[in-house]
Parts: sequence; C-alpha cells; structure tokens
Amino acid sequence: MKQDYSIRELAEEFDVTTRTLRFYEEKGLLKPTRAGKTRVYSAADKTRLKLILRGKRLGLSLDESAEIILMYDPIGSNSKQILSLIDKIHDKRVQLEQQKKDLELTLLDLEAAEERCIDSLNKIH
Amino acid sequence: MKQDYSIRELAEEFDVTTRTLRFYEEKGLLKPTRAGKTRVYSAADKTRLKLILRGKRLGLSLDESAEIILMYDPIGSNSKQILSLIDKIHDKRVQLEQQKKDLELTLLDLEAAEERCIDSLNKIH
DNA sequence: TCGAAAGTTGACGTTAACGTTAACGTAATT
DNA sequence: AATTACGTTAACGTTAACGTCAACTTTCGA
Repeated sequence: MKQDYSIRELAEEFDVTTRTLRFYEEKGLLKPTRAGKTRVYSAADKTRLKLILRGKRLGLSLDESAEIILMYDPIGSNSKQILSLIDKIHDKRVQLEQQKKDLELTLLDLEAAEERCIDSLNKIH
Repeated sequence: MKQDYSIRELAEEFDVTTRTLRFYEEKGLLKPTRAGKTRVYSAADKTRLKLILRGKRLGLSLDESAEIILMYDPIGSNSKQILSLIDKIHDKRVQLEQQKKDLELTLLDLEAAEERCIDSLNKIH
C-alpha cells in the first residue's frame, strides 16, 4: 500500500480542491510533513481526511469531526481524562442516535411521498 | 388540539428565537397569517417547522429542507412534473441512505473507541 | 536549459443562517 | 401616566468553509 501522497493526488482521490486541503491543515485537521516547502501527506493524513469527509456527509462541522477524530486517538494516560473522554463519546453517540431516528423518519416520509406520486400517476392514466 | 400560535409560543416550544421564525418566513419556509401586523402561526406552520428542524439535525440546509417539504405536498397534476418529482425523491433517498451508512460506521467507531477507553482504565487500575 | 505545470503563501470575497442593535407601535399592568 | 412586555421592520454584524485572485518559487520533461 502506498505510503505518501502529493496534495494533488489526495485532492483528486477525494474530489476536493487543494485549497480545501490547505485549509484543513490551517485548522489543524491534517499535518502533512514537508519535502522542502512541498506538502507530503501520509497514510494517516489520508485516513483523517476520509473521516472528515464522512463527518461532512453527516452534517458535522469541521470542529466536530476534529473532536471525533481525537476520540479515536490514544489519549493521555490520566484516569480523569479518560473518564471525561468516555463522557464525550457517550454524548456524541446520543446525538448520532437521535440523528439516526430523524433520518429513518425522513426516509419513511419520502417512501410515503413516492407512493402518493405513483398513485397520482395511476389516477391520471 | 390547538389551532393557532403566537410567534413566541412557537419559538419557546421549539427552542428557537423569534428572529429565526421571521427568517424562515423571509425564506418562504413558513407562511403565518396576520392579525393586524402580528403573525399568527397555524398547525401547518408548526408541522413545517418541525420538519425544518428535523432537517437541521440531519445537517440539511434550509433550502434542502424546503425541497423535501415540497415533496410531501400534493403537486401539479401534470404527469411530467410528477415523474420529475419521483426522480427527486429517489435522489434524496439515495443521499440519505448514504448518510445512514456513514452514521452507522461512525457509531461503530465510537463504540470501539469507548471500549479502548475502558480497557485503558482497567490497565491503569 | 527553459518553459509549462504544479507548488507555495497571503489576503480578500462569498454564502448561509441567523445574532444583534435600533427605532418604533401596541396592549396590559400598576 | 408610566412602566413593562411583546410585537413590528430595517439593516448591519458574525462565523464557517471554503473560492478566488495575486505574486512568487520549484520542479520536471522535452
């Protein structure tokens, strides 16, 4: 598996602009190393980018995605910190479960709407 | 069941500001009638507000929610229009199904993260 | 070696979704 | 009569997430 990526490679693979990748770096979401001045993205950067974009499709802000990504990382060994992290994870799960419910309701509504459309068509015919 | 609502009643019930309700009206999402100058919201307005906020929790823009709400409404009896509507509904369903997948993946990740946290705690102890 | 292609850092522009005054009218309470 | 509470419109301010130059350097294939 490939190790490193240029900014353009990554941009094309994920269909974002290079501006976007630089912006994510400014925000601390990606940390490419440098070959001279040129950015070099690692497999870890690629994974993080994937998570960010997944978050976007869920309607999360970049900050929220950043938070979630931090949750995946091993964090300080301090007991208190870990407990606080568990809390955060729990909160985020609650939010996402609510979102899942909303999503399923909306899907049901759309199914019903589609059916009504088809009925309308049949009546016209 | 109550028929009409003042701007404040609706705002408090859904925990939004009155500014928000006026803004939604500007955008054509709500259409309260008037008693003099004062806005009077109907049950239909209330339902639409509920759908808008559900959309927000899904990360939809107001325009997207507006589109979806229009999908629920009976539309022009023109056959062509109905077919185009079915298409739109289908597209939106595809998008939401993708979102559902992303959501479930994220939930799995969070579960795993929580477990790792708990493991860390046990090792410390 | 040289010119196009791709890289870099500013820095200002844009859109969505409201927040925040301001400046005013109205209605009920004291 | 005056305060308080709630309503109105109008208009400028704010934040997030980039887009869009500009002005410059670096790299690489012919």
